[in-house]
Amino acid sequence: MTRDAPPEVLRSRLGYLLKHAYLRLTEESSLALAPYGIDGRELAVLAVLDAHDELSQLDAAGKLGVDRTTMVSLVDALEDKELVERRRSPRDRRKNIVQLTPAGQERLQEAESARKEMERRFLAPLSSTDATGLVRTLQSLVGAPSGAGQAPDST
Amino acid sequence: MTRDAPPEVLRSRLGYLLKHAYLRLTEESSLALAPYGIDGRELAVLAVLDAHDELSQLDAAGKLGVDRTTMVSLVDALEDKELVERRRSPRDRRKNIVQLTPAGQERLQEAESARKEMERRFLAPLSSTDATGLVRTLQSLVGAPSGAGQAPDST
DNA sequence: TCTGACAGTCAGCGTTACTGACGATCCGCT
DNA sequence: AGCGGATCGTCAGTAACGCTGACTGTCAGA
Repeated sequence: MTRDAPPEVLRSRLGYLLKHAYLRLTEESSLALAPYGIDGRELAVLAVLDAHDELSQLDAAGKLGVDRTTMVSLVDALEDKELVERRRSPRDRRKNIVQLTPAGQERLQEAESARKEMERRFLAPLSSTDATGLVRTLQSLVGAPSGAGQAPDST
Repeated sequence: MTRDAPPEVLRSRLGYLLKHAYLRLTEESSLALAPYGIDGRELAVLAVLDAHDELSQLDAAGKLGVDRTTMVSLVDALEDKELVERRRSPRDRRKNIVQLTPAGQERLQEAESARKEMERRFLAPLSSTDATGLVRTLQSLVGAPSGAGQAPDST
């Protein structure tokens, strides 16, 4: 790989910085999660399903910020691995309620530990002030629900 | 678009935050640059070519962190728009020296103004302390040439 | 019951970036 | 001078990702 140090002209461009920070994190993430047979997106799906009850595919897609057609293949993959189950909602039979299986619960816990450890390593070059500041700042840019800073991940 | 507010479980995940910050910036960027007929990546190419003399395609690809095969289509597109020119290096006839045309110079200046304005808007929800902190922090994560903080873009 | 809206699925497309192969060129060595 | 390995640009093919549009089944209101 032709991995030059980023030249002066690019080091001040937000697009370049965000893109490459994201790419590096993604790479670390897939390495860290490989032993668990899932990637970062799938882990996020598991986490969202675990945190909310009775989520339909569309609800989950909304929370994750992905398209509903993308959600189909995401759930397909997780169902193949027997980490989630689809079941028809009795209330509204158009909806697929997606639920973690016991194996999914377990895998979620293990992989979440690995993710947290990975993020800790990723942020290691920063002072702890800078690290929490980064997370807080990104939250206000992305979530932007105007206020209420949130600690990174105290676990 | 199903644009929910990011749920609690995701707001502390670095991957989610970086990805969505990047996506939002990309969207703003293409809007801001649309009048100039280029996108953010092409603008970065122009900026790199402007900042260094006699860059070959491979040199430029190295600075930008893209593959040399990607560089081909990037230069193709810019050459179609008559913003850059390929010319064979007399020293090493394997190399294509890529240079800005006068039109390319001009377009670069205009588009750079638009980009800076766009970034200013994008960071507007942050205090100026947080904004410069974000840039500085991302620089140490990405460039990580161990030290020497750099101001965002004083222009 | 009819009509419009909604949930899930699938096929197809465009983007992005890669791998692998190829021709042209360069350079070190004999 | 000429040979062989490396380098640069190019192109075809491929994979991941996410979208649009169409289709089926289901729901809810007139």
